[in-house]
Amino acid sequence: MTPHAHHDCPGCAVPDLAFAAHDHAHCTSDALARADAMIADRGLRMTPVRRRTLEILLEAHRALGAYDVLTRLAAEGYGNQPPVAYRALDFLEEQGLAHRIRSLNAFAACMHPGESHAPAFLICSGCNIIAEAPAAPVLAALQTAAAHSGFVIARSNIEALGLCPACIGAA
Amino acid sequence: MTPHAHHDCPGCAVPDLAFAAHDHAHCTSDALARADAMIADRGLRMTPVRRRTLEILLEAHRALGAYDVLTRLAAEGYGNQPPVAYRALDFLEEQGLAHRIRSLNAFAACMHPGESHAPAFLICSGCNIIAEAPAAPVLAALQTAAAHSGFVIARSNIEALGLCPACIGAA
DNA sequence: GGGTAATATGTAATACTATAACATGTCAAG
DNA sequence: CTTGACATGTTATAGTATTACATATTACCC
Repeated sequence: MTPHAHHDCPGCAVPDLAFAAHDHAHCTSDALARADAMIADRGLRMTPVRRRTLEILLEAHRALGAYDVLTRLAAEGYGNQPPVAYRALDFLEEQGLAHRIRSLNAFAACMHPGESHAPAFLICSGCNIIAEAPAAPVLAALQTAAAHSGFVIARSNIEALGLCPACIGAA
Repeated sequence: MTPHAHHDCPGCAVPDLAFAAHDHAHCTSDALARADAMIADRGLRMTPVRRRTLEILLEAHRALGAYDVLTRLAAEGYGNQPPVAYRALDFLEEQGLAHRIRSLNAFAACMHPGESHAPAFLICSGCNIIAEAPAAPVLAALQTAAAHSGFVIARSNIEALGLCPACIGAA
């Protein structure tokens, strides 16, 4: 696989294709390479557990519970206690490489790492696939609403549950 | 206390005052009366557990965990097993009288019952107070973003963490 | 290289959150 | 006053997350 810019991955970069079937093998390897670089740039360590955790999330291409991740890690010789998974997941989230999906008590690899963003998640109730929608206008509206109360937003969590195009078609 | 329209409660109705100190005793009694009426209108039953659960949330004026609610209920002679609290809380949420705050694994009384709304929550990291911000523009932006992917939103959950005016002042 | 501080991992124990399943009780309609 | 629907009580268990402490690894400075 040749390296490629993230925006060249049609399945990952284009919102309209986020739900569509696509070969995401290169999304995964590309995302890992980018993650390595980003972490190195920050003087942090992309250790084996952390890297493998990210890889697991990327391969799954959907949200996984912390214990799902833990099971996979343990099967590969890493520790099999909850903190092993939670620490790796927390690290990835802090670095913007993964997101916590609170509606599902689950974690998903970030589809747009590097781009500073607090995304909006579209969670399909039919197939459990998750897409990150462009959230800039949503955030702007939220900022405006908060400012009215003198509230200053540090982080935000925007999740929508519904049906993806494929599941609408199936129904 | 005389009955009054909800919008007459300065502390509850005005977004800018949502974080401000205010006498919310009448918010509570008003909200309870409105809840009773609303439930009756729908041919449902506002039973003692349910009513008391709502009252507990209203009195707390902040988000409570299910087990916090359960402890209070048990102390008053209701059942002391988790389903007692969860059933009442789920009922209230379905009826739009309470909200689930997923970032906190907690529940809060709705500040604007009756008005059809999927609110945005402003959660103060300093004092844990929660306000409901007007979310119509936020929702509209979210709908637009979702529509781009052909995604149809059923429910949404919008939460912002940050600092309320009081806690900003204190810092 | 050896010592040291900072960081990361492994593990045990526990706390917290939530649901399934079933028995019992209550209420309204006919 | 019986029936059926709904609500509550209770037991048991499943699922999610954190604290605390021991060990190991890494980076850095001397």
